[in-house]
Amino acid sequence: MTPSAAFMDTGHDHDLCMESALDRASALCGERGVRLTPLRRRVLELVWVGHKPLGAYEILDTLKAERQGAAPPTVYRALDFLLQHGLVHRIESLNSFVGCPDPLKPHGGQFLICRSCGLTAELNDHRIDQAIRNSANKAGFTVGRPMIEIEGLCPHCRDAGEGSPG
Amino acid sequence: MTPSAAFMDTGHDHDLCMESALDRASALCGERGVRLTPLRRRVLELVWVGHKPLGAYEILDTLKAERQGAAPPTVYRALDFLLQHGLVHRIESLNSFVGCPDPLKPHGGQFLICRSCGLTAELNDHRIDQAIRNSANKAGFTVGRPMIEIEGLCPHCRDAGEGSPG
DNA sequence: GTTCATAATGTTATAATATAACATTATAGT
DNA sequence: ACTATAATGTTATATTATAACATTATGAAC
Ligand SMILES: [Zn+2]
Ligand SMILES: [Zn+2]
Ligand SMILES: [Zn+2]
Ligand SMILES: [Zn+2]
Repeated sequence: MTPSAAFMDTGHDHDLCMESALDRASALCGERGVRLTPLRRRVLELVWVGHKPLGAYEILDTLKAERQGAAPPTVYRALDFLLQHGLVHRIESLNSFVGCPDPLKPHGGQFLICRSCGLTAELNDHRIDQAIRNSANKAGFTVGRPMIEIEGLCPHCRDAGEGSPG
Repeated sequence: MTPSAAFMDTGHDHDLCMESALDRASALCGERGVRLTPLRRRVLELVWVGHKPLGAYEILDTLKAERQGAAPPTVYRALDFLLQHGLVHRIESLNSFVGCPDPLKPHGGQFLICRSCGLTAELNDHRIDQAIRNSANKAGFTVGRPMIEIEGLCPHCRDAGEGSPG
């Protein structure tokens, strides 16, 4: 299973998952001649701690415990850098940030977001993209970044019946 | 041309466009036994002033000039009501609100948003929806509300060349 | 290795968006 | 009119994000 295929199995090797994400980030920055500084790397690491989007101030809380004088700009600047290089995505509906498993090619995000547990999976379905481009073209619209955020229930929470009763 | 088909022609009869939106809202609220109070109606009207999403505080600025003591809760409560009844959509990427031309059947929004002029068009393309559901189903995900926000250039701004140089 | 330009981060303050909590007023049914 | 409920008023505050300027770190030129 590739990292971007669907929801991460709860039993997947997340240490490896994170490590490879950081390695990819390091390689990408090297190729582009930009610096993955310790701060930026740490913020990326924090975003990758789970497959759940993290708010800027949640990241900040952790940074504050580690660095003297961490403040909002500390984290927002690191996030801006990571966003610019496609290393993280912003989840607009949650004002939160999540690591991108495939930063090399630019793309708007296609996200499945569990309303119960917060787990998020990134899709990259060409057919969704194609359907969007077809429809946009008909309207005479030039597509820039399509952003898709689908709220719902992940397999685990669906099976646990967290959707019907609540 | 139906209201939800694509970008409104700059020459369309927007007075009629707004009036019919308000009439539909009035009818919908009547059928549901809920009250489209003067405040709620006015907020809906303001949202419909253009086909550009409007921020809560922009709405508030106008309300303040009309009502004594309008405050953030004034507008957010009205917007909550309108959102609940599908009369407006929230554009997550802009923290803004736009009128829905088809409030009767519940749907996540499919929006084309011009980065140059701000004009927004709501699609309701079943094929996009279907592509999303197919992909989500493969991931074992139960779809709630799919939200699609596509940044790009509207026909007018594309023709004016507002995308290439900037 | 010193100098310099630039990039990155630190620091303080504030802007922009949104909600909590409680008081008051309007509405609709009895 | 009385009452329960819904809607709005009012004040305060929470949450998210950026502006502006000072300081420090980095890497290239000499
Ligand atoms: Zn993982
Ligand atoms: Zn991605
Ligand atoms: Zn119109
Ligand atoms: Zn709509």
